[in-house]
Amino acid sequence: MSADPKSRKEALYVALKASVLTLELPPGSDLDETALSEEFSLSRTPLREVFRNLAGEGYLDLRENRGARISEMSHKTLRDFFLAAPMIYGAVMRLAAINHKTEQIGELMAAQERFRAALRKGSGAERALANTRFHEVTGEMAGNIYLTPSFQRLLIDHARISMTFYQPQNGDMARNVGEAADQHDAIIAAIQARDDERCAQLAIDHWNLSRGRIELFVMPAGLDMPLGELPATQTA
Amino acid sequence: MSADPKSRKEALYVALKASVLTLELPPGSDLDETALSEEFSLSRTPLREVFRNLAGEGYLDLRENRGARISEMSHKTLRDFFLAAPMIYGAVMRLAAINHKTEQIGELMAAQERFRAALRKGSGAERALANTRFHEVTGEMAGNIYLTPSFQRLLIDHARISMTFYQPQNGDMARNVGEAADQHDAIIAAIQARDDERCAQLAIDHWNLSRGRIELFVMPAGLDMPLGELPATQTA
DNA sequence: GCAGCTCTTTTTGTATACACATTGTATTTT
DNA sequence: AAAATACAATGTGTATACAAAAAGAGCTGC
Repeated sequence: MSADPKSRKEALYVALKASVLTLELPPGSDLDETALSEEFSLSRTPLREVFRNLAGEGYLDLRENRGARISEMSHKTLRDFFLAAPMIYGAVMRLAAINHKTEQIGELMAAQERFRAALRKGSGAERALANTRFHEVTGEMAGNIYLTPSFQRLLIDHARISMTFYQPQNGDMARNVGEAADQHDAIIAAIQARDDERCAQLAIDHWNLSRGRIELFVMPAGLDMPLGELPATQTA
Repeated sequence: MSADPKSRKEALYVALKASVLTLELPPGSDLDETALSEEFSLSRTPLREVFRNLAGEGYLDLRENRGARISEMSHKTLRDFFLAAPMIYGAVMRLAAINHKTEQIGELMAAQERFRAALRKGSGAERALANTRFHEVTGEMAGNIYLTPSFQRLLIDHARISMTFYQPQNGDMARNVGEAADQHDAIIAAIQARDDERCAQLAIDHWNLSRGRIELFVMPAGLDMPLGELPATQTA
């Protein structure tokens, strides 16, 4: 995927991130220091530093004297997510329109191309990673250091929730994701035009589409199950 | 202050946090691994792990091959802060009212007592730490894992901004801080009553008071200087 | 047969030694 | 004298060895 990283440490960091986002390492998984240290030819010291970095960003949970785990996705997580996401996403999109540097438009377009490519011929994991990257760039454009940490955490779990619920065989879903790609294009245009009002609206639309996709899966029969009664996504 | 910590590592962690919040270690300061490791009788390995934890929470910046620094407070920081704070604070307060566990009220009251004590006989640093703790508890009450990381970062810089601008000799300021304490009491009552609407309003009021205190210092003559033109607070 | 204990194994935490990068200084060169 | 370069000193990154804690296996007693 991404070219050769400048250090084995960086390689581990990138690999773990991707594994978390794509659910290759499911929430709650235990990480084996010794095994990973052999796999990446790193001693335990730098490896544990990577763990702490990732823990700080919300990818891992570190428990004293009891090793590292992939951060959990609980029932409550989903509720919290649905509450925080529209707020933060809206704010970030708006700020992206206002604050972005012109050079950054290129990065956003590159991310979008990668996303469209993943839609055509990629796996679900590739799609999720490309989509995450697209939104990550909007976060960089917004450039508000106080919003970024929450935004990043939302992106982590948004990717994981999407991976959980995405069913490529379902025709509705395929159309839905195609629509998401079109919205990305609209978002790029609105950001480039520095039209923050439109960006805020597109953020809402984009969120609603994503929300709909998740709800469609959670309540397939259309029966009206309140969010509080959702079945837990994983959890040991 | 707080009783004996269960490990030297924990002691270092707590001490550094406090030093950052009180500006005892000003933004941009370099941290000397060897010196701190002697001071806290810790080898460099666990010390650097603490650094990474603190970096993840926004207290420190880690630069490759170039040591750790206290995270910067720039010009742009203040702008970003003024934008994000009302939004996040409002959301957290509202959620605290809705989601808190009854046991947590005690913690909030304890924090508030400590705050009032600091107002009567404490230093500016004690006041800032107690105030930070009060709001930290509201964050715990809200209990939304997606909002918490941004909220925590706001609290760090709110403490530091307050420390920068607080002038105890100024009578206006003293009255202002007394008013803040009264607002805290109102917040406790509203949370306890689970009145989220009132909590949201109180969050706005509390924010406006704090904002006013900062602006009062930044533009003492009342001349209308736009925020974009503020002098940088620190920065080497 | 199962609860509780002890001893062993495995895993995590810390210290230390060494390798490597960066920075500042002195010397050389023009 | 100024610039460039080699060198020394300091400080950061990594590996490894050891200590401590948790988990697991096997034993004993009820």
